[in-house]
Amino acid sequence: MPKSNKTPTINDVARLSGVSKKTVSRVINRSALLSENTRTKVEQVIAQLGYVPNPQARALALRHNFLLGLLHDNPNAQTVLNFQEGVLDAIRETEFALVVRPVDRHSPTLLDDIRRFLELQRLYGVLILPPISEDDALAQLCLEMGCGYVRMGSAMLDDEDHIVASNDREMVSQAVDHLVELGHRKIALIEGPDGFRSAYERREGFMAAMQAHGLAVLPEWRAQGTYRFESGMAAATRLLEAADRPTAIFASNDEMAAGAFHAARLRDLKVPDDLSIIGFDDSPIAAHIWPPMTTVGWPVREMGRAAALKLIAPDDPAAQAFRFPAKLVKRLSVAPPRT
Amino acid sequence: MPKSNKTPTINDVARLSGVSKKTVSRVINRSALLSENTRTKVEQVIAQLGYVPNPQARALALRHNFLLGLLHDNPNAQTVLNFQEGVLDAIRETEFALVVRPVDRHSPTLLDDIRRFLELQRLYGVLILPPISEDDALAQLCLEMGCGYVRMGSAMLDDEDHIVASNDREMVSQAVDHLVELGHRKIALIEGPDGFRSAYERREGFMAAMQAHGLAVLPEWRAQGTYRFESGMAAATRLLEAADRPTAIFASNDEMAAGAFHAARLRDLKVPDDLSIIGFDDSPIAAHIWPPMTTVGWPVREMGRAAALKLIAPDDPAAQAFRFPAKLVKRLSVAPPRT
DNA sequence: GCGAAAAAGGAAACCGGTGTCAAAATTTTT
DNA sequence: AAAAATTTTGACACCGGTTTCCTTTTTCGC
Repeated sequence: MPKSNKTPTINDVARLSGVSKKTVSRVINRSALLSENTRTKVEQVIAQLGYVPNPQARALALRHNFLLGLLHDNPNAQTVLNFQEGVLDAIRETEFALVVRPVDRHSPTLLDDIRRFLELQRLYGVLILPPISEDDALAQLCLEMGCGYVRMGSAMLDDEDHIVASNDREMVSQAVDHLVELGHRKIALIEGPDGFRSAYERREGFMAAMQAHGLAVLPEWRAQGTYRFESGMAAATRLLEAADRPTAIFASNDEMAAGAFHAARLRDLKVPDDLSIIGFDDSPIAAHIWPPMTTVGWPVREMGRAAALKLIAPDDPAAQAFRFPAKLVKRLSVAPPRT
Repeated sequence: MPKSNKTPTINDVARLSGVSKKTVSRVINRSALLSENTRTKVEQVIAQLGYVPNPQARALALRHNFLLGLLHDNPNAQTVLNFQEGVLDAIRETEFALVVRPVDRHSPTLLDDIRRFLELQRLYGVLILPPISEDDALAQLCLEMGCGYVRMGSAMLDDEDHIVASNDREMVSQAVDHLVELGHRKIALIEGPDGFRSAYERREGFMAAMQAHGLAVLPEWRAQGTYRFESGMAAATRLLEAADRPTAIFASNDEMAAGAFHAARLRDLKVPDDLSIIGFDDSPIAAHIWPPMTTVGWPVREMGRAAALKLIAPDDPAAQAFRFPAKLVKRLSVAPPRT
């Protein structure tokens, strides 16, 4: 009998089932070279004892931990949290755990910090959220350190095994189509900051869609923001001062779009009657301002789940997905233009 | 010479400095029983090699990991993320890492799930966010499992070493004072759901403050919500139908307050001219709706830092704090009532 | 029924630290 | 100067798994 009231170890299992440690280890790891007979015998004892292998001991022997890391430097809390939930969906019944690591992408020692972190924690793999997911040097670092990684991105920054991507270009073009169908011709763009791939993708998607409809985009219908609320406000203010005022604005994210709402109100323009606005992200703010915002949403949680599965269970069917469809969430910030 | 290009182990350090493993271990752990002489010698070798103790090996030997856990089931993403940032502030230069565990407080197996989690990961300690921080059985469980814990709460749910608390009652009374000073007499309350300590504290604070001012709270000036946007809208709608309509509303959180904005708009009441609204939490939504919302904010990040320090460095002065002042963030949703 | 090949299982070392306890070195006491 | 007390250090087992390598058992062809 193993001493009770202590968590059972592999030794207890071995003793009780009359085999060696190694054999128990084989059962745990589903080694092929095992007779049905002993396997079931050991499995019974395991079940009876409620034995669970100690991850710390395995970590030591295997030279890697049963930890997934989440690297982010994200302005959007809801996205980060939804992604976390998705990862948890994937690892809930496993021995894995999720460690988070907010980083500062402007830090000059970013890469060194992350190297030290990976070295110390010996993570099984890391999940990298935008915008730092766009840093190829970081992916390279993971490779060097023998640490798996999956990036989340707004385009195919990497091969299928290393990315969960939305298709921002296509989604933006859906948004533009929607506006054009309603009769808008003068559509302005608030684009995101340089250096963000998502900003680039959304801008390109916007310009391509406008061109496809044969619509011009005057220079004064373009403004740039930082993805923050205030910058959206400032950008929209400029756009609304254009001699030929646009009837609709597409903003590269919801926060800036919310800023645009604000700017419109300051000029006594009613949304959507005088100005239609579409955002991007479907963050909580989109549903909670007035009027509720039409926006483009993407399945962050599913992406988190798939990303985690790519690392811990690459053969799972759900781990195969790498491109995720976003969808237009129609609410009340868009209407036909006044003629 | 240790084989280079491999991360050095304690053995390399021991060999190179001509002492035993155990002595190196003593240096690492700042054991008192060590001569200055050998200490500096070993420290030199450590620095030269860039040696860092392997947390996995220590975890195995010490029976606990160098991991802090964050348990939450939180409707407010920004709070969770800010708290995470605070924890990271505390552990950044240490060997600790933060593992997150979203849970479902309605799950019947909640406690068992958490027990298994603690058992498996052998965490050094856990940080528990509201509302599950209000569950005494959970704290009890941590104690049993030999796992440190710190709760975050809206009241002193536990002793100083185990809590970082805001003082919701007092803060609510500041909010009420503010309204009364401006001339409001008919102030309504949207309270949070039963079972949340914060809802209780805020309600009690509200009632006490009103009483202190000698103001009545008619039954039709009280409504209950679920802390969600829609519930706030519904609650406010009811309040605004009261025969004697209130001139101001205090909502127990920002989301519900935002719902109240919405409800006011539907009845063509202008905020703040026709109706003043104060929220609670200072979440991003408060700054991003129109008009920007006056609300009560608390220093979540600092609380996260202090909570982590209570576990990993209880002697740090910053770990002593347990009661955190919130403050009224005055924006534009409050004005004197129309007479 | 026998020998060879293949399958199954075990002993011992190892991963990189920490705990115990006794030995060695140093200091203090007599 | 020797004995006692104290401080400093090391040998070795241990945490709970995995890996290596070798032995035993089974299977199968002839």
